[in-house]
Amino acid sequence: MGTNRLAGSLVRVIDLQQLRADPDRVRASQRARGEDEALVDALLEADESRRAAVAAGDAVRAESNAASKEVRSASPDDRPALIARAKELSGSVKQAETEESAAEAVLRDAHLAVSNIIEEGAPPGGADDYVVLEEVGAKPAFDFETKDHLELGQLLKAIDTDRGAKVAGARFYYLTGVGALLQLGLLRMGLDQAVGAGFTPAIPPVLVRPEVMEGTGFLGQAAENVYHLAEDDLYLVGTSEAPLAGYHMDEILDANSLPLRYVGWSSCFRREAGSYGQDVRGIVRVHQFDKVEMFSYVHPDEAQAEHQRLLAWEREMLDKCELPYRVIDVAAGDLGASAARKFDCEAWVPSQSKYREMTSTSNCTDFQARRLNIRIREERGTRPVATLNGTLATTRWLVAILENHQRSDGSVRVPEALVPYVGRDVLEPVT
RNA sequence: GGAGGCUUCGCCUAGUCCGGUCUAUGGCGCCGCACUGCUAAUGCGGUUUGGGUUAACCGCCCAUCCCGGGUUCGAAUCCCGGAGCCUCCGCCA
Repeated sequence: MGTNRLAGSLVRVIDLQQLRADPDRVRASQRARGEDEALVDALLEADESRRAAVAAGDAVRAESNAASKEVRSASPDDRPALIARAKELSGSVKQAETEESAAEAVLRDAHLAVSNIIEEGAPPGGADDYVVLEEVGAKPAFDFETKDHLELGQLLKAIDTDRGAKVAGARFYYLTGVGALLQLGLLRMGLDQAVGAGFTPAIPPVLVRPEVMEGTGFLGQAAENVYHLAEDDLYLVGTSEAPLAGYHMDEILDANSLPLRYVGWSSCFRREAGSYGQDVRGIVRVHQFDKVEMFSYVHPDEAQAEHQRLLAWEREMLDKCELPYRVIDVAAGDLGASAARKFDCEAWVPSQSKYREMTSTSNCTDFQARRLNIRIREERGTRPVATLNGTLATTRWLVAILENHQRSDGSVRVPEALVPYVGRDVLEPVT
């Protein structure tokens, strides 16, 4: 299959016609994100320059094409003069094309610099300005001295961070014994739930090409958290969202086939640059973890409804794990470049007396689809699809499960729904 | 690591040797119309994508035969570089 590589094709991250019609909306979005709204004007200007350059190029090419055609049908006497003229025009074409490609490069960079347009209704502000939509379940009341997940994990011989550090360094760990069983069971339960809801299960590559990473929106401000294998120019994915978005790259999908829903199971890798000193204990923040992730391709008009569905499926998982949690509407300034809106579910972590992120669902609208060139055919031409993603389960969930379901003797009750997946109803300390 | 083959408009495919008439062939699929009591079958027509022009349409212009560069008045076609896929050999699981 022939593919249009991001670097070579004209990227249209934002619908230019829409932008020309209503630049203020995009400016307002940039402002809400705390990003530079002058980037919008730079984009408009780059668009103008490129259009002018292309129009000039088209005119010269038309002339040059006509001249070449004349050469073919000319009599031997006329030929030399016509060839000389055509040669001259050919030179002009080359010059015009140099200007065109320069203008296109500028436009491409201008495009890539602008983040997705914030969905109406997203809370204004930064990281601390999220809005709590709902709190679900009662926080556990313990009548004994509680342990944190690492102590519990060590008692159960489920988590071994010492040997993880010995072998791979800080923020690496081994899951052993019931720890390994618990994680596999949890992920499998998530996978089964999604499959039951009609998702296609997928175990994707965890190394992807630059254009997939770029197209998914991870090489912007998030780039420092991405592992790069320079030798092969491949990136280790931080989430299966990347390979699942790339799955339909450069394809025109049948509109009737939507929604296309995939549930990915993969290891995920994050450098965690800039988070030194945060969450250094245990497995809350690690370089490698496993995740089951939902990913949907839907018609753009369906995106908001799908977003709610993804959120509902996440909540179903949390309910089955019997975890107390809250749902937050993430503020505009705290959204990743690709997200127009994001809802997180945060479970209660007793040892920290805090809610911590367990799931995150983003509506990326057509942002990723434009970069990855994923379209549907409509009556009049093609149109980018909308993509959305949402977490079903991760290694971090073990933290919440161990801590919330611990008992005074250091054993941990397995939530009922998980019992068949883990093969036991209690995790017992190993002496 | 070494050698060879391949990549064409949704899918398959002709064309590439020997440059212009390729404004890209045919089939499948899809869309429309006709015919039939409905469906099927059949017949006719349409169907790459992006940009520009237009209020919109029709039409027209430009680009597009994996990507980039080169040769040439002119490149799907010739040359160079790159990517991807496949096969075989070697090496290692």
